[in-house]
Amino acid sequence: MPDGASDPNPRRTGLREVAKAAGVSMMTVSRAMRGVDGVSESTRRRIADLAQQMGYVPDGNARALAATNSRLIGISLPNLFNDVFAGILDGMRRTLHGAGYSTVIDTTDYDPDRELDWLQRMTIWRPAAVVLTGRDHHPELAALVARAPMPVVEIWDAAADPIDLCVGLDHRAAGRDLGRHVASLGYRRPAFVGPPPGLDTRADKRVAGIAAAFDAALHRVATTGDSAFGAGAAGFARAMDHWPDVVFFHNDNTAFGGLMAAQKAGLDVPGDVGIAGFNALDLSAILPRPLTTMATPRRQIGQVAARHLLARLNGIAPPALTALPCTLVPGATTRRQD
Amino acid sequence: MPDGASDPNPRRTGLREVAKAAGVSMMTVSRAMRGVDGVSESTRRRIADLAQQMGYVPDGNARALAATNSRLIGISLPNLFNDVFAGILDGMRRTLHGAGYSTVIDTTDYDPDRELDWLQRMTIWRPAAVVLTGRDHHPELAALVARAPMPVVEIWDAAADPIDLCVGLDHRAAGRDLGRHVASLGYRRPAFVGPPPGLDTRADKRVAGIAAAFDAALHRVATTGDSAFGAGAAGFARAMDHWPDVVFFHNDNTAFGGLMAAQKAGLDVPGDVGIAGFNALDLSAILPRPLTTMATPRRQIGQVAARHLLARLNGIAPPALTALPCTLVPGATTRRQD
DNA sequence: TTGTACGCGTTATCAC
DNA sequence: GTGATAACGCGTACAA
Repeated sequence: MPDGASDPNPRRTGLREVAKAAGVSMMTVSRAMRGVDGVSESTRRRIADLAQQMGYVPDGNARALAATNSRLIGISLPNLFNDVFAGILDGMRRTLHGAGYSTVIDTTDYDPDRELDWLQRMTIWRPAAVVLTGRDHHPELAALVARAPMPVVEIWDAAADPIDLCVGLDHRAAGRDLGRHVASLGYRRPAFVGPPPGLDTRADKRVAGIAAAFDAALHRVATTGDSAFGAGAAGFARAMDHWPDVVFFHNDNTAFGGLMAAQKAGLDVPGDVGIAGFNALDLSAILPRPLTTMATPRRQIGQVAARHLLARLNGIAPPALTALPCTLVPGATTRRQD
Repeated sequence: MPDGASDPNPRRTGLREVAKAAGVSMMTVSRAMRGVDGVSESTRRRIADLAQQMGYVPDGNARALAATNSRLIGISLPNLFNDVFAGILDGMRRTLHGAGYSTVIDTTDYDPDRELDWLQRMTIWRPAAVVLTGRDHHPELAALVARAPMPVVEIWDAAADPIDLCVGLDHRAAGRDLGRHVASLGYRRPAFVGPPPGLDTRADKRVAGIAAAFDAALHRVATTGDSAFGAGAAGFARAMDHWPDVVFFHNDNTAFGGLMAAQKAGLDVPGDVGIAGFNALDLSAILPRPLTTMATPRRQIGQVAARHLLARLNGIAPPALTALPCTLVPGATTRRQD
């Protein structure tokens, strides 16, 4: 059998093969490939060319095993059907990937059990760090993290005493600022349409902030279903049973659903009722009447979180808690009352 | 130093520790944890309890290294700012995670170079399989896959001769069916608003299908910018320079942007001009006038792709090419012309 | 600047 | 049913 080319199981070319071809030891190749000091520029170039042409690909598993840490970062988000988390993720991933990390993503649908499950499975990969959404987790999560120490970044909700690092915004303050603006226009009977209390704790904080800006009680309507638009439309109809003069929504998409419901019901916005959203999603700006909303720095949150995390991984201590500012977008779905 | 509890670097409990505690060999623990044959039921239970209470977590890196394969699956998508890919991803991930696989996701922004880069980095982890979007890749991608043989699933675009497995829809047929419906209503001067030719090859196929349904030439307007809504609005304005009687859009979100632009321009839809979208996103159904569009089975594509992939990984040969059907949604943004 | 010895935590193989 | 041994591919520590 002289035909060596038809080897049925061609071992992938590893450090060993490259080393043999280059006539150096594996360590020299390893150093050259990683770009660490201790290799002459000439041999480094020679090895790099050879590795390239031999199709050498380092083995992340072996590397992680030997170095007892991997270049994998786990990210847990509630969902992806939402420009909010897609935006945060985008900001984060670009920075992380640029630094040579890969990201393992999962979604929880706001279920702490699923978050815990995911983290449990994630630890199998000995990730360099994990990113969690929000500050409210399963009771057992803290113990799990304590057993497998690694950097943890909690994003989106900036609140005191994070597990480790935290980058987000103050949802209560954001709700309060939006509420104050609307209240200052003369609205007196606010309602809120969004997820049921306890499901999305950030929404709960915003509701508390909005409520604090008004004298009258805020009537809260819980939505269900998986389409934000449909939920907003249905929620608006139910909210109107209580004759509010302004309806706040969980986000711009549900607010748009409400807007459509108002139109179908023959109600004028803002003539008959005011509407306010949250997040300043793309949709909100191109409406004939731009939505009154609060712009959230989603991509920036991702970028800052990633930068802080990289600093942390490089031994530099970033601030534990970072709250990024939001920007009020006055819009035209609310107007001065008299 | 009698205080053993304050070990500064407490090794994670591994097979070795559990084995010692159970008074058996590491191999027995390994077998017990994996659930393979060759361990008595009593010792298996004893070991499972012990591992649980000692907080043992298997090391995926070591496992992948020893078994020369990992339980990581790479997924490449154009972006996540779009319910289309979020839907496909959702359908896929649930199935894959249920089978014990983790997913590593990246987005390419329709750039074949970035797709190739990602795959290159991904192969570092020796993934069990990879999922790619579409059928058009970087010229060097085939060679890369050939060097690192693994199952490959191409999703979203069902076209002949896939690399390995393919699950999606026939974009040309979908465009043609939508075009025929609109043409049958009596429209004669179609326009299309979407990404520039060559960027999103699926969109190109749909355009070809739409064009084939009309006698007159289809005028194509290229959009730019990152907001689908804004792009649709701007594109619509430019499309109207050519006096079309119906404007097709890349998807429902851009179509909605066009709808808003029409409203601002004082044009009645469908009175003055017809509008058609694509994908039947949530948005399209709650508009006062539901959008004329084509419903695509996004979640189903993800589920079927995942199922076929799992079959493949278990040695069963699934069909190489699967095209899932789309459903026309007539809507009210087009109407019979006379 | 380069090389050697060893270990990272696990699984495959074969022996008992 | 269970155990001993040898990889898996690479990085750390130290020697040359």
